[in-house]
Amino acid sequence: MTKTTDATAITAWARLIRAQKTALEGVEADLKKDGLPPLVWYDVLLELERTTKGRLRHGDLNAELLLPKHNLSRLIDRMEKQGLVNREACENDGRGSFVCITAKGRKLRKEMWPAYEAAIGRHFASRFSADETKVLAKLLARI
Amino acid sequence: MTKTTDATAITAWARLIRAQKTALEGVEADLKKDGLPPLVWYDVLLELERTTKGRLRHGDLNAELLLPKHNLSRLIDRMEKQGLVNREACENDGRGSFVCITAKGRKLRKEMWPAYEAAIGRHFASRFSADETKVLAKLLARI
DNA sequence: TTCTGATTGTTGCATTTACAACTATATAAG
DNA sequence: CTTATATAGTTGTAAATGCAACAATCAGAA
Repeated sequence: MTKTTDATAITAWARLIRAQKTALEGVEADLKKDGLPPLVWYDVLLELERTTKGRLRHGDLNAELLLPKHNLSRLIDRMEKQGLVNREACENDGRGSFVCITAKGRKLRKEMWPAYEAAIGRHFASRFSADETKVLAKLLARI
Repeated sequence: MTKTTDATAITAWARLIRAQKTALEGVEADLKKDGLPPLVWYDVLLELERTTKGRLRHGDLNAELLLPKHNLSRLIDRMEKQGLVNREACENDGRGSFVCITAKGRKLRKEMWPAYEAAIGRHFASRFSADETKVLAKLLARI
């Protein structure tokens, strides 16, 4: 542990920022090229689908996605407008509401996956060996 | 190399997205807390300062920063309004223009650095050993 | 009960970003 | 020279994001 952050660390930082930006933009562009919605939509649908009831409290969804709450609120607005999710009142908490995935939402998530997986391959996974992805995953989990 | 992108790779991908987002938000928040402008401003100033003449063609700056051109155009507007950079006509190409760093711009970059360095330490570098940062830097360079 | 303070989610407004169309200049071909 | 095509950077407009204020509800204390 040196007093100041050392040069290698700064390099690693810069590369983290740049690598993620590059890869993410590539993936988003591929999705768009296929006429598919942005990645967050997939994330929302996936988190909902993972639950047994296909629904999550707004706040829990928030925690998963690392989005500011007001932002998620409007994202759900847009997705609801497309019929992918809908809101349900919360029985035991009058303030809150559930976000529920619809059949259409499940269908879209399923349709997005092949394109998404291929894009991850192209822009990210193809650059690394199996061991390397393991190392990356392990290290990045620290943040 | 498997036919489809394998599970470890997907995990690594998800962690890359999340780690960068978390760390970057942390650093941005720290800068803001200190009353400093966002990170891109630092990046612009640094790229300009690195050149011998303290100036770069709009397009070259673009290539360094990975920003869409229209976006950079307006970023420079804002920074120019703050007196950190200014535009100069390009002698041998009437279409183009240089972005030049001002004394005030150099001063700001210098002021930002300690806060930025400390933030990188807190949100990123402190999580890894020297060897680990080296590995990370090497792997992330592939993207 | 009633007051106080915390929590849940939404909304108004300003800033930033994205997309596409546009101006101006350059470069090359006929 | 004239036309066509490409390149550099800007701008209009719509969408998304961030921030702060807000209403509604809950939970606990007096």
